[in-house]
Parts: sequence; C-alpha cells; structure tokens
Amino acid sequence: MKEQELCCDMLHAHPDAVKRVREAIPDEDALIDLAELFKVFGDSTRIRILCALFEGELCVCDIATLLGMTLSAISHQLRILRSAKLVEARREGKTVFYTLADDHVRTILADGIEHINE
Amino acid sequence: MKEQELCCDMLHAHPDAVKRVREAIPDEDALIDLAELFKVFGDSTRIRILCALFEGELCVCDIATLLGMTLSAISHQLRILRSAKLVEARREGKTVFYTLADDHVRTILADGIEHINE
DNA sequence: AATACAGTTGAACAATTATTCAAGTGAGGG
DNA sequence: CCCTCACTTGAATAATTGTTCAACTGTATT
Repeated sequence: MKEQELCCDMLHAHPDAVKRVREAIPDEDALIDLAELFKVFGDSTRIRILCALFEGELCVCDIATLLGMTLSAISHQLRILRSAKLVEARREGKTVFYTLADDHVRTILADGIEHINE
Repeated sequence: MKEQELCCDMLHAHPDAVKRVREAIPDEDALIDLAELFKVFGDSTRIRILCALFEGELCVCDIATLLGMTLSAISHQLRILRSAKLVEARREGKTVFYTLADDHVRTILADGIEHINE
C-alpha cells in the first residue's frame, strides 16, 4: 500500500465524517484478522467441508468421498481450517476425525445462508 | 474438478455417515454462492470499507482518504461490493455516497468481530 | 521386520485477483 | 461551450492461492 496521497482536495471531502469514522472503527490489525477469517470461508471446497461437518464428525476419507476430491486436496484445506481454528482433529487408530471447532462457526455459516436466501 | 475417484477403499469410509450428510447439506450451487459471499468479505480493503460504512454514509473520496488509497482502487472495490449487494450508491451532484445495503451485512460483520475477540 | 493404509506435506503449475495507470463519464460552474 | 472535479472503467502487472503429483509419516496387521 502506498503512502497517503489526497485523492481530491480536502475541501470537498467531509473531514468531520472521516475523523468520526477513523475513531470509531477497529484498528487495522483487527480488520486484517477479520478479513483473514472470512477469506477462509470464501472458498467453495472449504465451505462444503464446513457444511458437511455441521452435520457431525467425519474422517478425511469420508469428506473426500463426499466431495469427490482427492485425499491430498482435502487434507490441504483441512490444514487451513485447522490453523484458522474452525475445525479440530481427533485421531483414532489410522483414522483422523474432524469436527467444527465451536458455535461461532455455526453462527457465521447460518448467517451467510440466511443472507443468500433473501 | 475431477471425476470421483475413491480415495481409499469404501470398506473403511463410513458410507452411512456420508449418505446422511449428502442428504442434509444444501445443494452445490447454494454452497458456491455462499463461498462467493464470504469471498467478498475476505479482503482487508473491502472489510475496511464495510466497517467504515458501518458508521454511516460516506462518499468515495472520504473512503479513499480514510484508507489512504487511490480513488481508483476504492472504486474498483466498491463495484465488487455493489454487485454483491452489500452496499448501495446514491448520487448527489458530482458526489456519490455509499451505505451498507442491509442489516445482514451488519450481522455478519458483528459475528466475525465476535469470533476474532474470543 | 515388512507391508498396507489413512493421512500429511512440499514443490510446481494454473487460475484468480488487487492495485496501478491511463483514458473516459457525467455533473456543475464560468 | 469549455473546463474542472468526483468518480468509473479497462488493460496490464504482480501477488496470492487451489489442486495435483510424488514422496513421506505414523499406526496397525501379519
């Protein structure tokens, strides 16, 4: 990102509105984290995985079968979901089972679905 | 995407679980729309624009000033937000004012922020 | 030990995408 | 009309990212 450079003369911009908003919004870092969170939801493979896990625990092979994709592709996406703390893994013998991490994930999914169906 | 190819023998996968989930989750198209929606939220410039508009109406120049970016860059992102129906534009003379489109947008933003702050 | 299997990982490739730059609208003022 | 200003748009570039392929864990079985 570039250094600030006025896009138009400040006589036109609304400095009071700009100032008010600047004080009100979360800090830069929080907004970057927020964007990162939504970015993880913003892929159809990951959304399908999350929606599948919404219904209950599944192993990697189940998910791959369900989505018609390779184990490798699913595993890569699960890693992203894990590091975003949206899913959790549990090992049982050779099999690894995944679940949704918490209710926030459910809420965000549900809100998104509601917005789509308007 | 590739044609289905079993990642591991179906003797191991859990066919009942897979079947149950397949019947329960939304259809493919809905999930793609859902991913597209979150993808729009998944960029820090757009998130910052949305959070700014959360506080009230702003013109393009205000937003550019606030974020320290060019008019062009902001305008491109506003177009994406407009076509996702997350913001609305209103013209007043030479100035174009933007607002959040509806309360769903506020809800989704708020949920995301809540998840971040856990 | 040796093999088989569920899953992970790294590198490479292809596709998507955010920003810049330059040119183009459309509205108001002189 | 011409000019200025707020904004939009299209093409180009650079960076990010999803999937594949091949090699590698770790666990169980024989």
